[in-house]
Amino acid sequence: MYNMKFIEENLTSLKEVTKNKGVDIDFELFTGLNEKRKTLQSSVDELRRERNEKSKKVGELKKNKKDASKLLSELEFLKEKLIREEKDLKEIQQAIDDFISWIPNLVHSSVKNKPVEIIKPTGLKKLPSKPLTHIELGESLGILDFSSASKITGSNFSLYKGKGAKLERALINFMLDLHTKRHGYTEVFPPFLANEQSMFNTGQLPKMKEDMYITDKDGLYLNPTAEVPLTNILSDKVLTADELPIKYCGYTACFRREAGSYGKETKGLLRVHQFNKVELVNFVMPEDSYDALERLLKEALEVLKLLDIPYKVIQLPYDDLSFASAKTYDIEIFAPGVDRWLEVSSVSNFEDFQAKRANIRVKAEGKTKYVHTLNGSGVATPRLMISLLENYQTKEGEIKIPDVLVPYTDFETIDLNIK
RNA sequence: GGAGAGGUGGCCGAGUGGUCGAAGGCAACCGAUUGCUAAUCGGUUAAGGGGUCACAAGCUCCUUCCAGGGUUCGAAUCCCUGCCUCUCCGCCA
Repeated sequence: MYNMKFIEENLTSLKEVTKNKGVDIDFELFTGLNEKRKTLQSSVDELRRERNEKSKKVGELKKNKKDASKLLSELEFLKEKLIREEKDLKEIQQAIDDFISWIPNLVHSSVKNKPVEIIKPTGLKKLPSKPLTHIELGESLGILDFSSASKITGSNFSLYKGKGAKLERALINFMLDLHTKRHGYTEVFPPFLANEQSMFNTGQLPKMKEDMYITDKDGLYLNPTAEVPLTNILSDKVLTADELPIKYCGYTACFRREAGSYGKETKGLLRVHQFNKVELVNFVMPEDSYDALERLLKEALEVLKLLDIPYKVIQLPYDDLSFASAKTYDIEIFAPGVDRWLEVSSVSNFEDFQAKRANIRVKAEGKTKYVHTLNGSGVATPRLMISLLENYQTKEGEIKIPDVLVPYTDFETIDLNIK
């Protein structure tokens, strides 16, 4: 986590970024509070010094069988005062820590105030004049069953059936194989739940608390992205420079409450509370992180190129960046049925923001510093499924499976006869 | 779920009330030396927060031996609670 020194040194830019990222905090209040903290700290330190010194003398006196009662009564008085001041100090420190926990990451200088299209729409297909939506396709082909899902759980959950279920599994396996075999990732299959500290470390907490599912007995959070478990694998570690970069790739189900979403934004698979995602996480030397960001983007795009899905890439403006991100690219893919561009991947450099919170360091040339962390979806499946179904539909309303997926699905089409 | 053992610095590991921020080893860094890779010798190496000061170096003080409470003039060391790890038993996909 940031410390007050860093905050005071970067006050102007932190104030700006805090406003841009939609957090409202009173910096003056806390820089003032920090002054109080310093005064109190000095006073407490002085009292402790006195206590330590006198306690030591008591030890010596007792050892030599001399009377220590005068010192002891002084110490009694000291102790009372110390306990009072320590309590005050703790309260102030707690308030300051809470305040710091709400300060988002700084933004990289290359980030603009409006979205920038980094890669123009690529790979758009010719389709029937009125392409069907994934909902129409999925229900008529019997591969998507939203009413069962809502009966079992509630609205905005999904259920894949038959070839739909297999296709979903095929997508996950295809992506994991791609990243592990071609991009040098270590595959990880992590827990789907994580504790509060882990959620804090990657920056989900405190800001996104309302969007998370929490188990009431154990206080565990259902992870909203595999970024959380994958990044926390290395929390509290000191790495050596030759171990870097470390590249983890993992599949998890992701859970998001999506409070406040409704209507056509959430139709079908557009926005669901539980979805599957393959995630890429990188730990790199600080000086390498922006090269790594570009590389990570390419790795994620490879999924779409191989599947031949139309995509474009947007560099997010600063007021769209997540709490922890310094720079983010969003990959969007086109879904002709719903006629929309859908975000399937967010590729971000967090610089040392998560590393500071999670305490992930590297020792190089005798010095210890924080690593930089990055992540990218590689990619999320529901929207990939939407785009795949809608782009690969035939004029008969059936689905032709992309060639690269056939080894994973064991079928080449999803047609109307088979349930 | 029941019974026991344990959690110490980058890593391993000693330490049961004051002389312990912590022996020893490993690793790393700096220097010396050796005609190669390497070996040997000497030194250095935790983090955070104050003060002094140039937001430097240096000096100095405080805190930190899983976390939180407690006992005590004084706690890594004693007590309580929690978390985690290991062993045994039970239960279970």
